Amino acid sequence: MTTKDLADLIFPHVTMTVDDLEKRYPKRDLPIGAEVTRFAPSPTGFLHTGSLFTSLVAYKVAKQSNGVFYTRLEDTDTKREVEGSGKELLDQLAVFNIVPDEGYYGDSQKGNYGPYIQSERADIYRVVIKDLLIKGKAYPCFCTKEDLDALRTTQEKNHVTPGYYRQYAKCRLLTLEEQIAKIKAGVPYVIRFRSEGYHERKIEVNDLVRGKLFLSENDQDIVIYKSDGLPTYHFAHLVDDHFMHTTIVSRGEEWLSSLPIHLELFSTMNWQAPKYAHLPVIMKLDNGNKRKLSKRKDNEAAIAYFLKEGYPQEAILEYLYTIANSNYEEWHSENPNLSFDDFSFTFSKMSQDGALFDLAKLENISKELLARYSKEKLYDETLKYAQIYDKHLEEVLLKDPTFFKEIINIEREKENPRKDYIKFSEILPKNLFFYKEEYEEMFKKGLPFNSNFDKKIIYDILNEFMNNLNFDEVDEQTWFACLKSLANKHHFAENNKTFKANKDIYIGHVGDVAEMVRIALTTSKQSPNLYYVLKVLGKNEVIRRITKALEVLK
RNA sequence: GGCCCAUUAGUGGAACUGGUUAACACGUCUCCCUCUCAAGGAGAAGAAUAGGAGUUCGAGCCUCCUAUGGGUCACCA
Repeated sequence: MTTKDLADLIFPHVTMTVDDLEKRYPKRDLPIGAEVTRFAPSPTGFLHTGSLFTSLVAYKVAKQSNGVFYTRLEDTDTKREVEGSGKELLDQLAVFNIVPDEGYYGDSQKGNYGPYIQSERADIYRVVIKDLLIKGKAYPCFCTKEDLDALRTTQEKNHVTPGYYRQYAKCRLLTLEEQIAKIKAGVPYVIRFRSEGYHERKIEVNDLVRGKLFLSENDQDIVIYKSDGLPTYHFAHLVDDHFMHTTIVSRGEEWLSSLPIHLELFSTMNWQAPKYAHLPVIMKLDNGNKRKLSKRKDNEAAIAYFLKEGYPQEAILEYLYTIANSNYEEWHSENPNLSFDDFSFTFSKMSQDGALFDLAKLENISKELLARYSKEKLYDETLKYAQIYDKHLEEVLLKDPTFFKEIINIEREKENPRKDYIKFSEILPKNLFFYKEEYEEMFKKGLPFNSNFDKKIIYDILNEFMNNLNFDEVDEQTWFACLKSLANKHHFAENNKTFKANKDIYIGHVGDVAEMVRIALTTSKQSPNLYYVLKVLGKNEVIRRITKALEVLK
């Protein structure tokens, strides 16, 4: 009996060899320095903020080195798989312009190193497992869940490191004859890797983010082939990243502790391991405690949440860049006209500690960004948002694009533009009063005129204002001068200072007068610059609204 | 619990291979400007770099201990 007999018994139909696979997946023809990176999600749900972060980094690294960024679907956990989530993941990535050069696209695959869906790669994994079996580096394990639980319990009781390794690895000790007999008898089994490592021994590893690290060798005989015929993550990582020729594996830091497993796997196969970058996990403050962004508890964990809220995708990416590289913000303020595509990312400038998700920062970035959009761009982007998330908004936008653009263009497209909006969803609510029907609704709720002033005075001022409308003919300065003289005529000071100095002469100041007009036109005490509000509304509408207000004041 | 990683103001974080008053940005507060708001301008507060010890002429940076936080110990990824 030889290991070959065992291997043939387990995989009678596998005739291909590792060498055949090497030929099928030859080295990539890429310039020196080009990195091959990947994003390899599991189809278990929505796109997590942390996953977007990881994939952004992988994408960026590949792009800036003229390399290849590809995607791979890690669907070996059939139990946790969520129908359709693979496609959703890729679609959301595409929203951020993170589009793979090859790999899994959600509903199709493209590239010479496929298949890019792990469940379709079962025969590839089997070739490598058979090879390990023949080399005696893997063996079948017949332990049941109960056996393993019992093992763990005694290990815990005896205070030894729990796990399946060395003398605790019962099935590792089985003879070939015993293994073959059990398999022939139909006893269910998995295949384990035969580790040669010692936990007491340290290995030096290099992580792109963390630098030199000393980790214990792996000594666990980990499962590489599950009873359902699919590999575990560790093994799939070995095979896929080898044959797809990944040069940098960037993944969440939760993988750091299994790095020794991966390294042992690579060295057993005599394959060159990729470079690794273990990225910090994005955290959140919860009752004073830092913790990982949780899919269940935190809205911010799902990138879809931000999209739905109306944060522009650019802002989200930019925010992620600020936590990815500490020098990003500085670079950005020095190069205000460049986009983050021009930024060069470096692993060494990445923080090693999990950043807290900082909503205020995101809001600030978003606000700055939206303020710099031209009216055309803001309209287009808002429309895109509305088409997916807000039908009512969409109607409003499509019904009168010009009007909407006029509204949002108030004090935009200049050196210091207004910064009113942090997300698309805020635009309409902040400008409702411009729309006739909405104005009517708001009007019904009453006009909040300052009760310190006599209704009669307000009436007279508004009336006179309405009868002398000139905003169409004059510039802002002149118009405002007229408002001042109107104020003055009614014993309101021309500015706050003179009012404060002469409270006995004046009943108020021009600001109070402006407020009257503002309330009549917008039903609110706050609005953008009045002059422009008048312009956007137009003479007829202004007259109509003031007339309505006058009715109330009678 | 074992092992691994981390720890600089509320947040993100800078500080070259140890070298004087610990950047900057967001946030907070104050004042100015302004017809309100959003901005803009000026300024302020806020950290003896988790605590302790050691090495050194000198430590945020090196070493050790402690504390705290995070990760990981599956036929999940």
